Amino acid sequence: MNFDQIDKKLLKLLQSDSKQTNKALAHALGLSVTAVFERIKKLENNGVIKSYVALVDKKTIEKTFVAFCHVKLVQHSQDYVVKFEREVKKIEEVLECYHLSGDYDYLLKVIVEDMEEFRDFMVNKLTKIDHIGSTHSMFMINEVKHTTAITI
Amino acid sequence: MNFDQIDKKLLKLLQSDSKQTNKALAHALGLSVTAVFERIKKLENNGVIKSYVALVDKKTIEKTFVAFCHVKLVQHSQDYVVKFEREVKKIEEVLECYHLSGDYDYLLKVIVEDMEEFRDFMVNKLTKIDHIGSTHSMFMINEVKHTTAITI
DNA sequence: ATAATAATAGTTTTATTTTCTAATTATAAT
DNA sequence: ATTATAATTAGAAAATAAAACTATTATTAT
Repeated sequence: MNFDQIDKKLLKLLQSDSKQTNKALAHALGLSVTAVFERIKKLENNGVIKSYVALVDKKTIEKTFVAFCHVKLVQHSQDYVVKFEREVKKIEEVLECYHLSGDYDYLLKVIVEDMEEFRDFMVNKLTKIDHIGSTHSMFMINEVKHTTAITI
Repeated sequence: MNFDQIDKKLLKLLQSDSKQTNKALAHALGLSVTAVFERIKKLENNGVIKSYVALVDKKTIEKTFVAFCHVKLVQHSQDYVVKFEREVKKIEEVLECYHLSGDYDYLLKVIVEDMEEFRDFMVNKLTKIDHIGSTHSMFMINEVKHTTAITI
């Protein structure tokens, strides 16, 4: 679909706070409540807005230990790739997993409580997956920026 | 705050879909609408729920080129670190930035339309920041997993 | 046991979302 | 330019949900 400036502004507003009422959005955009309503429905129906979610503060739930794991497979056969990806998706500590170009095959973002839990994740979950050649982990010292809002 | 099983289940539900009505949540949790309402308000007031946002599908807005950039500073003085972090926060292509242990200082997740835009990002935005020693970029071939929902 | 506190259910009020209809604006074809 | 068509918008009404309030039931501490 093609976006006009109002759509872009609307998406920006909804990406920063989806609990705003249509009335508030209408005021911010200089439109009527119905016009806003229709635009939002269109964005939802076209799959532009995937979902609405609550974001939870890591610190308040004691999950402050964030690690990035590079993972290399022993081989790059279709079979190994499919299996690895299927298994890694199931691990709840893995919030993100990307297949990457470069020295390593995958980059995982892992979130746990502490180093002990991370050890458990590595020993009992990640490396339990077959065909992993090597891993290399880095630990987060500080989260400088983290947003889910993409600039349209 | 301390969470009981109901709070955990409620957070899980809200992290996957925050547009569910309290009635639907009440049904899923076996509580009254008011009880759900009060629990949500408590989670909001205690800062457990940071915000509610709309998630936008990258593919529908043509921002499918994702890169991870490792950045090393020339020095690690307080001054350089503060300046770098302040500037990198301003760059809209940078969705995430982490200060990391290990060989490189920072890991950035960058989202743009294509390689041309990435080049522009590198030349005119990232490396315009002072005190950057070296960078190393990897490109996303495939997004295997990406969730904002943390298991409580 | 009893008072104090917290959590929950039900009811009412308020606000918001959704639907409907009509009017306006933009787009394309003649 | 003018008409036809589609898309977008506004306003009103209906439906639904959120929020506030009151009463009741558990829980905890003394």
